[in-house]
Amino acid sequence: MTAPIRLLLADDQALVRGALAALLSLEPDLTVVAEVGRGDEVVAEARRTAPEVALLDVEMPGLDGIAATAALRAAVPACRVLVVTTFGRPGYLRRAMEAGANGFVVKDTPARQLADAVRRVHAGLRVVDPTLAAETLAAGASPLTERETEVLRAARGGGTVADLAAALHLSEGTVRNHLSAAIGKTGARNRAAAVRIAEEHGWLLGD
Amino acid sequence: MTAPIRLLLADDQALVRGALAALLSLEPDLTVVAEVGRGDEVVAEARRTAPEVALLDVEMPGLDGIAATAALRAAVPACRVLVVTTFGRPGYLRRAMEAGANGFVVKDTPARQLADAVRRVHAGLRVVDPTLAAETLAAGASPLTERETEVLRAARGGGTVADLAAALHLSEGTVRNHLSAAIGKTGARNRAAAVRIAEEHGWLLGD
DNA sequence: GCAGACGCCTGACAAATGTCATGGGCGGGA
DNA sequence: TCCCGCCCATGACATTTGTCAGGCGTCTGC
Repeated sequence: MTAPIRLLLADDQALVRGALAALLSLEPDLTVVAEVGRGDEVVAEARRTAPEVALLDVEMPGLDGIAATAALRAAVPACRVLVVTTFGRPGYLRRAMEAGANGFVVKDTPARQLADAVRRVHAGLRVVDPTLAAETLAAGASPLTERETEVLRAARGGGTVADLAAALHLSEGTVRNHLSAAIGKTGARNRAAAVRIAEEHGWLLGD
Repeated sequence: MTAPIRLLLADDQALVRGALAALLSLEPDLTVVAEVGRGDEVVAEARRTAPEVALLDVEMPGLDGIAATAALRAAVPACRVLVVTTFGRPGYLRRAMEAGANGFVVKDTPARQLADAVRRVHAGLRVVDPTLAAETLAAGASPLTERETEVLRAARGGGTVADLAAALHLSEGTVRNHLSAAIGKTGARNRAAAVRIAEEHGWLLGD
């Protein structure tokens, strides 16, 4: 018989992490060799335990799952990455693939399909949620420029223009211009809506 | 031997739901008899399967976990409720307890403690995350009046004052007054920040 | 070399937002 | 009963926000 596939799990919610471990451990051909709760612990743990497939959540403290994917692929090329996320934001999929992920699954998918996704990724196949893939193609990349993204990201906290200007070392007028452009591009009617829309599209990732 | 404890799981994320089922099924004295993905399916499913303990997530489509708790306690009093949630919002705990929940656990807690929490709840004990309990006492109830809450909730979408006024059948001036009061009470500096703060405290719950 | 896109800034203007004072109606508690 | 808090509303005001038109420098690709 062949040895079971070695897995690393990364999810900030201990309960979910443990539950996924239980779920995957039911499969005789899978074994969980490492669990971490922070994105910035992924690489070190992968170096130590040499997993063959890593399941990474996107929402994690320290380092988000996309950045962790890139770091892991660079540091431990032998380890394939399956990104698992709560939100089917079209932008997440694109960013994850660009970062070198081998698969992308949303937490809405039935539990029994997860083990299969792991096996597929381990076998070198790409696994992508088909409905999400269509959305991504339709939605395209972010229309926002780097600066606009930055300003919008800073605006999430709900500060005034003066706050943003101070935080970003820009003039207030410039901040207003970038915000105005972002509002126009997102089709929103004000800053708050623009932030929400950009967030829903996954355009604000990667602090 | 005694019969295993019958469980109902409610969580909108199929993967998490399935994983929790796998985790809890590892315990010989527990058995999952029902799974639902929407808050408004909880009562019907509980009537059908007569679980002894229901694990309800707070974030669910149809009906949130708090409202589902109240409905379930009213419809099937024999079934105890353990609320499981992603966010340790102080307000959630208070609201859950008021709705008749027997326990409250955040998804950060270690996986192995979940089964114990289920057993405790089944035995008639109250289970509460201790750190969260302290926070709740410190934070107290929402300082917002009913109308202020309503207005703030409507403001989440990012509409203008005119939009909110139309949606709530109020004059624009009144909406502005309520918003101003909410901004003052939350200590925020504008509408967006007030919404964020109120949300983080769990003050905006209830559709 | 030049056009275009981007970033950065200015200044000005209209619109939206937040604040305040004020007043009337309603209900619950001292 | 009277007071207080909440709700609803008005009108006026200062501030903030969003928009527009410009100008300047840099980089990139034709």
